[in-house]
Amino acid sequence: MEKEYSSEEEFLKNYDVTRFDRPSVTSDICLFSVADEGKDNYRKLSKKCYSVLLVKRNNYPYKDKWCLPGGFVKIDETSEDAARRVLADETNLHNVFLEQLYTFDSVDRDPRCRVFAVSYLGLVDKNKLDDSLFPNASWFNITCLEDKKSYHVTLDNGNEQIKFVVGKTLKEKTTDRYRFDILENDGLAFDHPKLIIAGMERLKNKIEYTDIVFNMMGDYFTLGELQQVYEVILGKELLDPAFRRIIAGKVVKTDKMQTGGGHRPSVLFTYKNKIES
Amino acid sequence: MEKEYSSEEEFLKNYDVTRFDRPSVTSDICLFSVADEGKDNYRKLSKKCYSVLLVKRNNYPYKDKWCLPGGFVKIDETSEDAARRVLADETNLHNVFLEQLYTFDSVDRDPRCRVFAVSYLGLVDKNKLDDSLFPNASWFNITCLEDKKSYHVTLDNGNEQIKFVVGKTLKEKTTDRYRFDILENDGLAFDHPKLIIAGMERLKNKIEYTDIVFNMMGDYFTLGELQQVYEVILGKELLDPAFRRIIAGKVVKTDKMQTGGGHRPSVLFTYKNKIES
DNA sequence: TGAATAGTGTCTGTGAGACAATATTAT
DNA sequence: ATAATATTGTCTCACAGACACTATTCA
Repeated sequence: MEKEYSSEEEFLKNYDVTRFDRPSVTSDICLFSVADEGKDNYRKLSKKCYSVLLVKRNNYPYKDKWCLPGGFVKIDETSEDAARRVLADETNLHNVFLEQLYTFDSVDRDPRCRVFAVSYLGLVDKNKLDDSLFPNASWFNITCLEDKKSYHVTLDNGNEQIKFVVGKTLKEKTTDRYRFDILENDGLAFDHPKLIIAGMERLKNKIEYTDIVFNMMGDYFTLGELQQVYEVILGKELLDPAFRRIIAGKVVKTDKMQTGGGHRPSVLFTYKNKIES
Repeated sequence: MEKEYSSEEEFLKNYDVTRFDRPSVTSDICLFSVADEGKDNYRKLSKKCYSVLLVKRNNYPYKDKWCLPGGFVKIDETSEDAARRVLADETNLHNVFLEQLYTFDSVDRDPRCRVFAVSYLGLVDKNKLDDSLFPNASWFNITCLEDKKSYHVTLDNGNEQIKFVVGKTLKEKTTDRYRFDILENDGLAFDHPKLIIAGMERLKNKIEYTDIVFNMMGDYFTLGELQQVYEVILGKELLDPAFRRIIAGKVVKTDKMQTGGGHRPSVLFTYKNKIES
């Protein structure tokens, strides 16, 4: 079967890439942000909303449906490079935090052909975006109701609503690995409901034991704002003193204050960068 | 540029997969086990050793070097299916716990062509293996010295030694994400030193907050054995009472005892399966 | 002045770290 | 008897949950 070669160079010179069927590979990005939603009352803090970035497909398959930003990885770029290129091209976003999330590879996940999707979790501070989004891209607010067996998600960008339900099944002898299955899907292309759930779960876990959240904060922030971001991502309210103890080691107080609300002003903090080079 | 199609069916009928260069995709498995090493003394417990499964390459590239078991993913199977097939074919192992680890995709990681490696973390109970390994596969004991910036690893199967050094650099605003770089590599094919480090780190983290360790234990085990497995994977010693509190909720006492050591016999425990269907 | 958020103090219970003490076997 | 592991007890300290209290601003 295998021909015999006398050296690695000779083998490589004769290597025929086309001998096996090859799949395509895309890089898809689950980009999240938490930003102000606007105030009800001059005195109240503006509420924070959790949102994900979608783009409208202008080609088949799933033409005119919304999907996560993504695209085919070129032969001479990494999937992370592709993710950055795609975000720049499709949405006009640059310098985004990215971390690899999961590789989705069900055999029939794309009707065109066999496609591996290397997905990325991305985080941005939406309030600090100076670039304006391209018109085919839009932020959708996330509402997620979770029970023991499933996630009921509604995405809303003000004009359109997308709803889907994803079931979860715990795998044997793991305490954190679920199999996700799309139970209902009204409006989101491909298996992207699974990607969004995987991204939300990853973020929810990592906000507790890493400094990942500061990728969605501006340079200066109040502890109240930071707490709101935690609460939105964790989906539950936190008690002030407990929260302050948790993040005490991660932030540094500045001499700046934030005034202007109808209440006591608060001190602005910055991220305490722990990288020593 | 893009032709216009009137329907998704028409688009799909005309879709030309070969329009873009496609990479190859492999599935590579980091399979770990912790097993007895033999006794120094009739009274002492046998020491546990941490080991990884390697196979000897019989083809170019890296002919006659050791590497992790792995192979190309077929067009109609998932990467996990491929991992199971490869383990059966190359090593004669079946029914192994697998969890997706990371997708490695440096542009030049394979001299043949562009190759994405979807890697899997695998765990087995080596003591309970009834199948005999194929002769091209071998378990290598792992010795890992870790400092702030690097891992110095020695793999030893009794006949051969493999050594490599992998550097780690913490990424900005994460507390757990490192960039791994191979600094020295004497004997392991491809970028597999990185895969092994990624696998060891994943296991070290997950042993603390999941039940993943029970995938490397037999049906019945003593708490002493279980503690040894923790210690080998975490690379540090644990205090008995603390350890027992940690795993108290995960195991169930049986009425079996393990006797035969030159010391007090110990109760055998089983995993307390938390899956309710 | 009052509504609202900012920020601090403190009590309590849980749980991990540390060390000590006891129990039981095979040789 | 002794070496070795098995198993439990308990003291202390740190810290999270819970709640109460004080501080400060602007309409």
